[in-house]
Amino acid sequence: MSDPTNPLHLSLRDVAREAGVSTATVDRVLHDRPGVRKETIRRVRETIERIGFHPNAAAAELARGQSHHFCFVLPRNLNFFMTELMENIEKMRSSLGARRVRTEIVKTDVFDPDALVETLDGLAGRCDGVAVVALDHPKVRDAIDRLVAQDTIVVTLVSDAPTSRRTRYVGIDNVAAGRTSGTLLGRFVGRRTEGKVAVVVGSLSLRDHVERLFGISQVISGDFPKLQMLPAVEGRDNDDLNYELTRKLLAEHPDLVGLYNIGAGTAGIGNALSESGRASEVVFVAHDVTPQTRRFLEDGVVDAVISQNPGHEARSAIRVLMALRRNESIIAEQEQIGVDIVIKDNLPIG
Amino acid sequence: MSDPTNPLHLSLRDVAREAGVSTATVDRVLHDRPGVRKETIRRVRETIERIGFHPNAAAAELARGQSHHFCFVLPRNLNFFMTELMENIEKMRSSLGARRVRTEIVKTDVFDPDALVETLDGLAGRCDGVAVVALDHPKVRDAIDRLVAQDTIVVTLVSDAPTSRRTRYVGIDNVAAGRTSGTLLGRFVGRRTEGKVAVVVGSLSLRDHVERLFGISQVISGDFPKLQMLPAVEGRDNDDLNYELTRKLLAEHPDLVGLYNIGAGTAGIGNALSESGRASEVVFVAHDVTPQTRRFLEDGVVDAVISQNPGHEARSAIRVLMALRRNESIIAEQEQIGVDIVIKDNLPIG
DNA sequence: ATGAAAGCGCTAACAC
DNA sequence: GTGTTAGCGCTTTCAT
Repeated sequence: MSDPTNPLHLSLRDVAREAGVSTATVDRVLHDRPGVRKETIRRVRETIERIGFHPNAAAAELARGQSHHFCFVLPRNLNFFMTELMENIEKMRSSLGARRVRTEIVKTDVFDPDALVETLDGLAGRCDGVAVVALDHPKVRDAIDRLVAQDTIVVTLVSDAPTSRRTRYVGIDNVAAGRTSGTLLGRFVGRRTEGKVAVVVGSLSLRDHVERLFGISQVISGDFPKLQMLPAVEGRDNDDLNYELTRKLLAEHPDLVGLYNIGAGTAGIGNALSESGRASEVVFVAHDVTPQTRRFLEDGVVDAVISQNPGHEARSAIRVLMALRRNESIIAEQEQIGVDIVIKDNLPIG
Repeated sequence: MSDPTNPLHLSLRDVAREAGVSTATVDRVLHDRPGVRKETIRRVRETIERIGFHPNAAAAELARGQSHHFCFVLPRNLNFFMTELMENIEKMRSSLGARRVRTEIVKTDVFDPDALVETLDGLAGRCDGVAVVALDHPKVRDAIDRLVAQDTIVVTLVSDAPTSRRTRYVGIDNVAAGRTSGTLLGRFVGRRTEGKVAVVVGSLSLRDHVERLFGISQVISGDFPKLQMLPAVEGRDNDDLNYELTRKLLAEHPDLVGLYNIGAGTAGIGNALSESGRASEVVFVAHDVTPQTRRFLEDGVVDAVISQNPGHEARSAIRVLMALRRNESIIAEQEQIGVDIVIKDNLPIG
């Protein structure tokens, strides 16, 4: 498949020759660089159009010879989801190396604003781009803005700081996630059934948890008048604590028909529910596909899982950082992270 | 971010110098090409390892200077999904041009084995790779095998021909899709409710439709004993026909509680259901996110949509074809097309 | 079995 | 404003 008349094989030189200029000038026009007469620009553009020239990305990348260093700021205590995210970043190392991109993973306590700020400040000048699992807090926002001011590209990952100057957020819409859980839970319970719905959150000071809670509250109160939301309980994403909280909820509310775990620690809740013998009466919606939630789905303890694909998020973050650094365009649709609904029948293999 | 001691900037020459050989030899070792002594291979490998060399993908691509021509064989009559698929392929044209990849879209009657076979045969020698919306038919299978025998890479897209020698199938597991619909439909109807479930297929001679039917049948009969599946009716993916069929179903079965449209033509069914005034009593599950199904979801006529993302499928097909032609590795997880569940709350924007 | 050297198509520094 | 040219790091052909 190599053919000299093939338009795929046109080069800058062909354009230069046809337009009666040098390759340098074509290059200038191609990248809107200054120092070319309007008339020359027009002529070159016309030639490019006419002969159907497309610049070769590989040649440009090679000639530019630039490299990038991206830092991923992840929580120090990795839960299953974060571990997967990290493994996906690591898996890309070699293919990224071939593109002269180096990734570094920096762990910190993302739940402590001061620690996170210190980590972010320490990154200044050390890398071209940062993907950070953010905490929506004024101090963190300022630290992000400081990085951006120093010409570091920042994207927030999984958890956003919307008021900061981060260029982009790579993660799901958590209100939509909460609403989705609400509708599934309500529909699975059934419109004709009365009862209570309990929500377990990790912490009410985490933006994503609060947004999910907001989402489910909207839907339950708006669309399911026969269901009554109990006040959310905080389980700090901890299995043991969640276990106890769930036992208590089950004991205190014989009319409990729905359970939504907004954060991690699904094992604790699932075990308590399972042991109570009420797993089939209580609709349980949780987050993220993990070995635990897989088993619970298969056993009918968990009825649906809301998930965001860590592999997709890792790849998206990298693509976005690279595109931003290289002034390439972003395929919005591709980088849009969806709220995935997973039930036992559409569990991804693996 | 440019630093000579940076391991990202090591080149073949560095390896060659360190190992005391020429760059040509390093290249031979790198690609397991013949003509190098065992001992030399060992030494070069050791050096690569030791200094941590990673070949530069852009330089390799440029030096190889190869280009590819891929053909997409799509149905002549494009429904919304196929149109989206096609538009996504077209949208990638310019970025693919930069990578010396040309895509051609060939339309044919994919439902007529002979026409499809003729189209496929006509592609022999004309392109390096083919992505075909296949029909699972012996003649088509043979045509695919003929292409493969002539060194053309073939992937099936959206609709598979599993017995053929296609290298890969880019699309969803349709049995899983059917099962997913079954569980959602059954759960939305409610375990305590008795009634009938109707299924509309496009055609019982299409493998994907049959597989989806199989999936839902399994689940309904296995998990929802109070539901009774009616024999599937064929609506040829046609709105008008589906409209009439649905009116008839609704009239004949006052105890109809569930409706599953396996193919296209959801508008016809939705309109009939809507007009009957029974939309809120009958759970309706359909396929694919289209402007129609969006509206139906928002209006509560359709309760859930099972979907495969056409953009994802188009990109995946291209990535797979490119990787296969260039002997690059494939990220299995990334190319795995998921069965997406869409309800009104997690509708993607757009 | 191994090496020398000419590109691949673009970029950027420098010259005019 | 515009042109010249030396690379970027790999592949490939042709010597040896």
